[in-house]
Amino acid sequence: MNLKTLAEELGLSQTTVSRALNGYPEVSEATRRRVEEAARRHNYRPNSRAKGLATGRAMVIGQVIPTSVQHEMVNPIFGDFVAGASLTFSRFGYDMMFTRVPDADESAVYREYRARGAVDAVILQGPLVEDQRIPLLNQIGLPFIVHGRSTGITEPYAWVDVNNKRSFQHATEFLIHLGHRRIALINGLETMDFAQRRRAGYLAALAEAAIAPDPALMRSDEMTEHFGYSQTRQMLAMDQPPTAIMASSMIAALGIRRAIEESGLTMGRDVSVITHDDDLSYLKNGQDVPIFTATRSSVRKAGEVLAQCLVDRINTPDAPPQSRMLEAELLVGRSTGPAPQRT
Amino acid sequence: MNLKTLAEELGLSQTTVSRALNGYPEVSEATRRRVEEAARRHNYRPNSRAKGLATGRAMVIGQVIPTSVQHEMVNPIFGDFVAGASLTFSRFGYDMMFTRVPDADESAVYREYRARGAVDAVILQGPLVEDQRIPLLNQIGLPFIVHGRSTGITEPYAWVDVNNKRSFQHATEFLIHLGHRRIALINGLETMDFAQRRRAGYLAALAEAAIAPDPALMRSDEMTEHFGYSQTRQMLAMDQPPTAIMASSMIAALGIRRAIEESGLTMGRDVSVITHDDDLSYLKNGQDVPIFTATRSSVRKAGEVLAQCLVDRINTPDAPPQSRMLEAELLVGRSTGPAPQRT
DNA sequence: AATCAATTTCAAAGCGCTTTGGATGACCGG
DNA sequence: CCGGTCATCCAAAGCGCTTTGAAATTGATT
Repeated sequence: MNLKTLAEELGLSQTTVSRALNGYPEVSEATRRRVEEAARRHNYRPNSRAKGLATGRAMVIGQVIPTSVQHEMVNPIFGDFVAGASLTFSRFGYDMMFTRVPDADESAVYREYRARGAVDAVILQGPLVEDQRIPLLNQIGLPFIVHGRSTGITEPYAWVDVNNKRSFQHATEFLIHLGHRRIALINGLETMDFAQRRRAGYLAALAEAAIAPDPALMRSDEMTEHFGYSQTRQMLAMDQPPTAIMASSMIAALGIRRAIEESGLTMGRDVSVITHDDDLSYLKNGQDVPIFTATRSSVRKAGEVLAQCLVDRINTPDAPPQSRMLEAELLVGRSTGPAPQRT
Repeated sequence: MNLKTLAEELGLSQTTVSRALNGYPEVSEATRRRVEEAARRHNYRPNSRAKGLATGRAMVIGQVIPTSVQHEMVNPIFGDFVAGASLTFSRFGYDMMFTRVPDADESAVYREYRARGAVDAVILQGPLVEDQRIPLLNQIGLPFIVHGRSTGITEPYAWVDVNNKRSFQHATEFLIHLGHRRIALINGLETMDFAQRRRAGYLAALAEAAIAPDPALMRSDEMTEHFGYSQTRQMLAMDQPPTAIMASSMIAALGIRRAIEESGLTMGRDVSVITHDDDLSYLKNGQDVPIFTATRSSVRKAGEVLAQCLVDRINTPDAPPQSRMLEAELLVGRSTGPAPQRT
């Protein structure tokens, strides 16, 4: 069933049918109802490509699948983020499209998106410090929004981000108030902007309390379970092991816990742990009482908010880029406690 | 830059340029080279929608985002599966498109996909026992492939699945050989087909060894860390606790390990654990030695294979549906050991 | 009854591509 | 020099929709 046959069956022109369906005022209520009824009866939907061709809009949002170079790792937040964003997008009639390519080809994908007119806008994930994709997208003229921010990029761009610095600063302060002085940081790759900011927050809290940061207590890499485990094992074997650990992800925190327990220690008593928690649907931080004390911020909600911002941006392309800062809440669970007395 | 201007610039007709670019034989090598060079210079790409409209193909694969009803949970394998599938699809010029809707509306999405001509085919995730989406898609006439299978559906359909029954049977036999008699099963929701099959494998192994299955040792629900934890706590508190546990997911297994260790027991000595491992990129089962003994099968590879099958299916729509069975390997790690002596 | 404005409808152009059904030359043997 | 065959290339139709500009109809006003 297409417009033409539908119009013929109704004895109307394609123009009128199209207008009736798209809510234009120049069609009588009676006709509109008649058309809508017939459309429903035949389960008529305008062909996406024809409509797109005529309107010049794809009604598709593109996203390059974020995979890290080192371990070919797919970001674990991917599913939940998409679930959030997708919900908002579909309300506005947008579909989401994904492309995965070797990292080096990412800019080629954006150029191709643009040349093919395949998408109306893109979402940029996992921004680095001074991420060159931002100037590139601006130059290409492809509307976009960043999930996160990029330190060092001065040109304007839209973003949605968690206040990583503040949340890590507060969390570190919380540990300091509990008496901890040797606080470790198990962070993501510090080429990533978020990791940079979290470290800044951590350092700010230490500085405020006049605690000299110890480079031996600051680790950063891809946030796997194994990374959390191995770094914790190493640090707990030091002469002056940390009494508390800040972690950048729940998955790493699971490894941290494993290392603590395998060392015969108890998390929350011998070693305190605070982790950032993206509130992933498949990795809930405890059902009743949170297992980990955490800086929590739902990445699914971030997806919803970001999608809304991007839709706005598409609709008013000349407005200056709007951004949204999300605050993480500090959730006190059972992984933190007063610093153990020095022996 | 579009076909028309490109053709004008070259002093050729659109026909010739189009043919040159699409590899048709009726254009001289010299012309073809000239055209290709110009296209590269201008970074010309045919407009997706115009091309789709003319060819009648969308070059898009659709997928409804699998979210479970209960916990609004996004399947943790989503990211890795997509990463795998997307790699293959992009080689063939297909994009992947996702739609997320409340579960009840899923069939409406398929009808809409079809009516709008939005996609050439869809991927069906997380099939249930007797999954009614399969007859629906067949009836709608939307090409599809299932990631998994659906017991009770007799009509033909294409699928790619892991041999869940066999892998769980082998793994259970392995535990039995180690002397375990009280073996628990912490399974996914048993409305899911894969969970059904895994249980069948588990039961077959018990039956073979003449061990009566104990309903108190068989648990099934959404596979979260917390579920693994809570069920294990419960079972370890029983009069006759299990000495071994089969788990359906790494994430649940992490909870199982936590419960074992919090109970003051040691995994691999007091309680053995075997889990299914989808080989997720962000949840590697140990870097060097596997932490868990596991039935391993890369879901990313499954995505690649499935994508290839679906492309074949699109290209030869009249051929009978082809399917692929993947075998999981039993990977022996440090979570299993001989059954402890009865005390 | 004539005029005008508002309402309702329509024919046709256009979006950018593919593809059908020729047309144009070049080349060849006779 | 002529008809036939190839190798090249082209004009135009068509994919299914939106939208422009105009026409037909209606109702109100003079």
